[in-house]
Parts: sequence; C-alpha cells; structure tokens
Amino acid sequence: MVAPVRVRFAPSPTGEPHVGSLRTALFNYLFARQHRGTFIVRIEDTDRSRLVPGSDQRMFDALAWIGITMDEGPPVGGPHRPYVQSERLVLYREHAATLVAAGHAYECYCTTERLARLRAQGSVATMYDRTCRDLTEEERSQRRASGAPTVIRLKVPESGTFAHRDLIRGEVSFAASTVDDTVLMKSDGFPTYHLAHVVDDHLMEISHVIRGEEWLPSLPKHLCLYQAFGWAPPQFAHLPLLLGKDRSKLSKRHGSFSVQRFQDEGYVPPAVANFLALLGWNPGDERELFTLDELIHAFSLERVQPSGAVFDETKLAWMNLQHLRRFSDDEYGAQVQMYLKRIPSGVGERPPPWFALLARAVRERVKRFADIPALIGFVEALPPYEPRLLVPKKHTAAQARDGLAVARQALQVLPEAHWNVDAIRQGLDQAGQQVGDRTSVLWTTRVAITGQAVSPPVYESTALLDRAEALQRLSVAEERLNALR
RNA sequence: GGCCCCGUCGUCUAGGCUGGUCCAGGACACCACGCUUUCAAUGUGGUAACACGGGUUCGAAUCCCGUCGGGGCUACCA
Repeated sequence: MVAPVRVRFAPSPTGEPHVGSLRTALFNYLFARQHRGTFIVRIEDTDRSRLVPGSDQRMFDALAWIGITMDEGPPVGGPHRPYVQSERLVLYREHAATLVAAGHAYECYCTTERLARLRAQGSVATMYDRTCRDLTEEERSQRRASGAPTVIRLKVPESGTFAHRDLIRGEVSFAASTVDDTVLMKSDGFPTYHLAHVVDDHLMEISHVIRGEEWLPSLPKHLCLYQAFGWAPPQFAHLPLLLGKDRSKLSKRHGSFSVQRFQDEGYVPPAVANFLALLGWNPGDERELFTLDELIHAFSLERVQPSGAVFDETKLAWMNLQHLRRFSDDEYGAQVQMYLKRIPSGVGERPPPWFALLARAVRERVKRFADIPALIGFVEALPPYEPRLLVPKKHTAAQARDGLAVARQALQVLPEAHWNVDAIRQGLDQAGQQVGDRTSVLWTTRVAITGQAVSPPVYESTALLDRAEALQRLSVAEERLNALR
C-alpha cells in the first residue's frame, strides 16, 4: 500500500495571478485527481514587503474560474489548518529552535551591510562566509547582548552530496560544498520560504512536490533540511518553465500574462486549461483537444517534458475556437452577452434570441470574444462609406441600383413578425434570382447594411438590425447610388 | 564567475529507456489551390527540424564522450 497522494499549490499573494502559476496549480490538480488524492492550497505570505492584500482571493477566484476545486485550503479549511503561513509562525520558530539545539542550524549576527560588501568583492564565491557558524557560547551571548539583529542559518555539511530522483528529470545531485548556509529565520521573526515550505510539507503530509524548475537550485537546501529534521523527503517533480518569445522565463517583460487578461480577452476556461496542460505535457498519441475531465484521465507526470515551453498565444486562440464550438448558439450567445456586459462594447440591451443570432453571425469568424465588438460595430451605428463601395467589381452603378432596389422590395414585404434570418435569406435569394445576378443584390445589401466590404454574412447582419433600421439603410444607399452620376 | 537544468520543423510536440519499420509523424502558424463573388471557417496540397564534432555499432534522432548554444538560480523574495 503506497501512501495517499497529497499535493499542494503554494502561491505567494504578491499580485495578479499569472498563467504560469495557474499551470503549476493545474498540473498539481490533475495529478491529485487522477490518483484520487488530495489537492491542497497553501498561501505562502512570509514576505511582508511584497504582500498585496487581496491577491490571495484573486488566486482562489482564478482557480475556480478554470475549474480547479481544492480539498484543503484557506477558504475551505482542512485537518492541517491554518493554510496561511503567516498564521503558523510559532510552528516555524519551534522547528528552527529544534534545529539549533540539535546543531543543524545556528544564529548569525552579520549585518546586511557586511553581507552586501562580501558579495560585492567576492567575484568568485557569493556564498555566506560562515563567520558565525562556529562561534563560542561566550561570543554568541556577547553578540546577542549588543542587540545585533539575529537570523538563523542552516548548517550545511561541508562534504557529501545531495541527490534525488526527480520525477521529470531523473537523478539530480549537488555537492554539499556548493550549498549555501541559507537563512531559515529572518530577523523579523518570519521564516524564509525554505524553512516554511519544508516544515509545512512535512506537517501537511505532502507526498509529491510539483513546482516550477526555478526551484531546482534550492532542492539541496530542502533535502538538507529534511535530513536535519530526520524526515523522509517527499517526491519532487520540477516542471519545465513557461517561456516568452525570446525563450527566457515568462515575465512582465513579455507583456501581461495575468489570468485576468485572458478573461478580459474572451478566452474560455476549458480552452485555457487545455492549452496550459499541453505546455510541457502530451498524451503520447495525437489527441490534443481535452476537457478538464479528459485531462484528469489522460495526465501523467511521466509524460511531462523536461525542456521549457514557449507560450504561443496563436495556438491558444485556435484552441479557444475549438472549445467555443462545443457551445450551442444559445449558450454561445449567453456567454457573449455576459462578456459584452463586462467590457464597454457599445451594444445596448437586447433579448437573448438576439444574442443567439449574433452567435450565428460571428462564431466561425472569431477566436476570442474580444474580437466581436469590432465585427458588429455597424449594428449600433452605420459607419460612413464611399458610395462607390456599393458597386461590386465588374459591375456598373446602374446594375447595383437595380440589385439594391429589388433587395429592398424583397425585404419590405416581410412583416415585422417575420423579420428573421431565414425569411431574409429567402427574400434576398429570390431577389437574386429575379435579377439574375446574386452579386448585385447581396453585395450592395451588405454594404448598405454594414457600410463595410468585410462583415459577417449579409443575412445575419441584416437580421441583427431592427426592420425599420435595415430598410432605412437600404433607402439611404439607393439615394447615394442615384447621386452617383 | 559558480552551481544546476535543457537542446527534434518558426512554435507545441511524437519517436529516444527496449538502436534498423524515421530520407523523422501530428498540431498551430505560414504559402498555394478549391469552396464562398466579403471576411472567416472548412477541404486538399506544400515549405520546414534530429545544434555540432568525435566515438560504439553492420546500422544512431535514438547509446557514450566532448564542444557549442539556450535557460534557471546565485537575497534576511518566493
């Protein structure tokens, strides 16, 4: 019987949730669910200077948005509460004291100024010079009496090797001589990430630590801590980094990659989850469209790649369209309605059927909801256009005038109650037959209705307008055509 | 500088552990043509990669060594 799977996602509440964090959360979640394990969220807020109030809640919202549910964490509680590190300070102090008492850690009285100077001059080694490591008891009480700020440092063995079998990279090892005597407890009484993380993971019985590759260099420190405490370390899996176009770690330099931004641009949660999952993982066959549930079944840590992955938004957009297709017109319309309400779109109040119609008009020509407003701007106001635009290529103004006239007649006979796409399509198609030239009917109508050469389909575009408004625009167009010589 | 990780089409990747079926497969993007007298979507076709150099072997994208390249970390931040 193997130990139950317990994984955790441990974000720092330092700002807007980022897609990189979301991916780490997702991999942890998929792994937990697949193994019928437990997914825990823990807030790592040990750095008071970088704390941004409210960002923990933003992160919970981002997780919920993409469909990740947590089994233990600040909002839901759990057997190992509290799940916020700033509320667990006593625990860290006790454990740090234990380490000092056992000779695995020591107090350090060096000032930050001295340490900075040390780093500045030493171009070779940037590690702590261990000045306070072997002080006598007398020397220590002397320093303490002088009121010097104190930190606690890990006493790393001078020789030996820290090795571990990473689930994604295989054997990784570090010579103890290259491992720094890291600070465990800061002078403000808060633990550093290293101490808090190891203590919590052990206390919370974490079985697998799945985190970004940027943590790989601190693995030996953590292994050293487990050793010092006499605890068995969990398994580790270091995920490949998410990269920008220039192949460096995704950061602000590359623009915004906040979860918020993707919501604002109208990407849907299953598409984002699908895309993020495929960054560094693949199912081993040629499938690439997955729902969250399908991901849970297909996922495996063994199939996660070790090399970094460039975040290609073009592919995300394509994938978004694929997921958008799973909505019916009504569902799609409802989503768009909610979306347009969130952003300033210029689209006024409309009944749900109107949005279903809108869905029909735009759904195959839009990859993200953010592209919709530009496509349907003509609905609220007819854009100015050159009368010449009404004349199709290889046609004369007279032909256009005829086509338009027949089109208007065909639509005019439609009563208000029959003002719908099907009737409009029928009317215009018949008009086209009557004239014997579809182009002169359809093209002129398109321009008259939308004021543009490029627009959603004529029938839908026309139906999106009120009957009176549509007829009005056709009349206007006829006049412009008449004025054309 | 030091430590560590990584290296297949522009991008995401399959294949590598168990060498031959890979003159390297799929997807996004791109190009061409078809459909549609809009745009898009879609269909068909196409361009495009095993970083380099040595080994091992009858045979290497696959194993070994080296080089080069890229990235991460190097705080009383996570």
